[in-house]
Amino acid sequence: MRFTKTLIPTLKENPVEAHVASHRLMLRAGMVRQLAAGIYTWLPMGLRVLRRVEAIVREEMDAAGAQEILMPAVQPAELWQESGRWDLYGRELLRMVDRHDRPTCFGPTHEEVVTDLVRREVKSYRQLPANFYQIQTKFRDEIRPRFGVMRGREFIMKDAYSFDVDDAGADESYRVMFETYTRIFERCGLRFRAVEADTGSIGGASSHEFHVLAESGEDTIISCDRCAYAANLEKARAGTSHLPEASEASAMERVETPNQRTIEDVAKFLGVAASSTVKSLVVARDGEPVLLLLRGDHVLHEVKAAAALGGQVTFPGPEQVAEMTGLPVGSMGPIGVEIPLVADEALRHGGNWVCGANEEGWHITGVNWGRDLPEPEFKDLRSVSAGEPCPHCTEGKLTEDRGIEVGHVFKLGTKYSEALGSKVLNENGREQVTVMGCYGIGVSRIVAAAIEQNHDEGGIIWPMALTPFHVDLMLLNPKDAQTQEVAEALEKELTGAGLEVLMDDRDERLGVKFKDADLLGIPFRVLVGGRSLKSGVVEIQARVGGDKLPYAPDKAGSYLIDKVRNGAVG
RNA sequence: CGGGGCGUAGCGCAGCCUGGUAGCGCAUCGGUUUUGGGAACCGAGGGUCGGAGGUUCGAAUCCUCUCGCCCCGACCA
Repeated sequence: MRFTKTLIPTLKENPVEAHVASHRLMLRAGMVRQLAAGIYTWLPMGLRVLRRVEAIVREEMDAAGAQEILMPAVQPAELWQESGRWDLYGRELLRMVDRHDRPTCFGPTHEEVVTDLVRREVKSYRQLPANFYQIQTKFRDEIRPRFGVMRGREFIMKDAYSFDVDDAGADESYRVMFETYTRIFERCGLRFRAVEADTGSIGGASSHEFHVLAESGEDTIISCDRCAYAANLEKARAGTSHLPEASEASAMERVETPNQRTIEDVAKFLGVAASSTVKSLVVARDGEPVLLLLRGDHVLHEVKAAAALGGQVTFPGPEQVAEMTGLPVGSMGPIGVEIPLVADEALRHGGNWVCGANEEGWHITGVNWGRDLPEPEFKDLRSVSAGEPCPHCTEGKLTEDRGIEVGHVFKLGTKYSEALGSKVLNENGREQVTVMGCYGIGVSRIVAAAIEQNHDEGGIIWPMALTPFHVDLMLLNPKDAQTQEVAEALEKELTGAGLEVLMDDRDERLGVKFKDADLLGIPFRVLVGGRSLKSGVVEIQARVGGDKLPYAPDKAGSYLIDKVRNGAVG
């Protein structure tokens, strides 16, 4: 492809709105342009990369036995009403009305549509298992789109849905997808990790997210430094940290703690560890207060708390808490309150806790569950942090990384098949609700994630599998007949071998071409012309760490073909 | 939605406070000289100053409303 015949509007300067490397570089390399908040046009350079990701995804999905289909982007409200999500899915769902006043939406996901298809067309267990997938544009009206295509409102997603006759089959479908995803991300040349994840509004029994490891990632992922345990912070647990042998339960005692408001203050004042204290927090569930109890040295995780409590959970500020409960915010405690209690799991172990006395300036020591107040309900409410023990193995410590979620696999169970009535007859002629799984990959997000992981000062460094071109063929002087002849012959040889070649035939100074080559991140560049051509050679240079090496034009082709086929970037 | 910031040429910005009819760098087009890591010079094109209303003899500049974009938070497969 000729540079002069292609729209590759590279930018020298950094666009102000771009704050992360991938966004900045995608704009500078002329891959995308923004049309509106979170909505982008893909230009030739960007689209080529997108197509490569799609191709890998398609090959692996097909190899895993999934069937490609293409569902509508625009969906009738009825289906969503049937599943109950029309009311549950917030403003993120882009709703519209057609000319006949029919409520409609732009699909953010396709459980309803695919389940509708299957309930109509699949009637027998003999047709199962089946896995349908599509690569398609989704729209989610995100509150705050950011980081370019990393978190756009309109984006490209591969979504797949498996249907099985029973749980065992569904587990197997899930396992196959898990392995397929691992292969896909490996082929994309990404450093990633699969982690246990929260199921969020999609629902279902269990799920794993696939995260590309990058500083700019929006998620925190926790993993064990010894075993295979890894989880999103939203889901991560820690092993029980070592506590001193529970001494005998001491008597409950009211102690004065004047002007001691924070946990640290109180612990220090009373000469106990923060981990021996209990902090009390009020949240609202469906507008009603609930008192949450956490160990003094632990931090509430709002997503976990919301999941644990159920209902609509909000986190009121101090004034609202005082208003709702009438309790003194600095000295709240679980004793003698009328509000429902939910305690973090970590409070199961140990005793003789220090709690607020519900009276300004007073705390209570020696508090024990069951004796001094009814045993509360225990749930996982807190954030774990790096350095805590692993919940699975005894030796490991937890570590923390940032990740970009590029894939998510769910065991859905019968949530949608039940609601929409997807049933098949089993071998005994009995009706059976299908068991579903769903599996997403953020195709456009992978492009950004790959750049986050592979760039330097000068620009992008494409992994061989995703690069828009394999070779940047730079003509030092595109008007020179000999240069043209050599370059065209080389281009023909490379393309003939299946390589993609960008011929930089612009009438620009060499420096400009080099700077753009760095920016575009094409793995190999070949310089044709000038003094090297006079001495009968062309110069080959890798995007990273390579000197310019002279090759006879008839040797250059086979060298490059070999390098590219071996997937070597450099 | 709450808090903050910004809208002036394709990109990055100045001008606004203190009103007098728009400028700089890069990019673009033409020319000359150049040509091995973002060339130099000469010339040219390109702006409803986000939009609407108001104040004023006069508004990019002051006032009101509005739209868009960005950042922080809440939200999120």
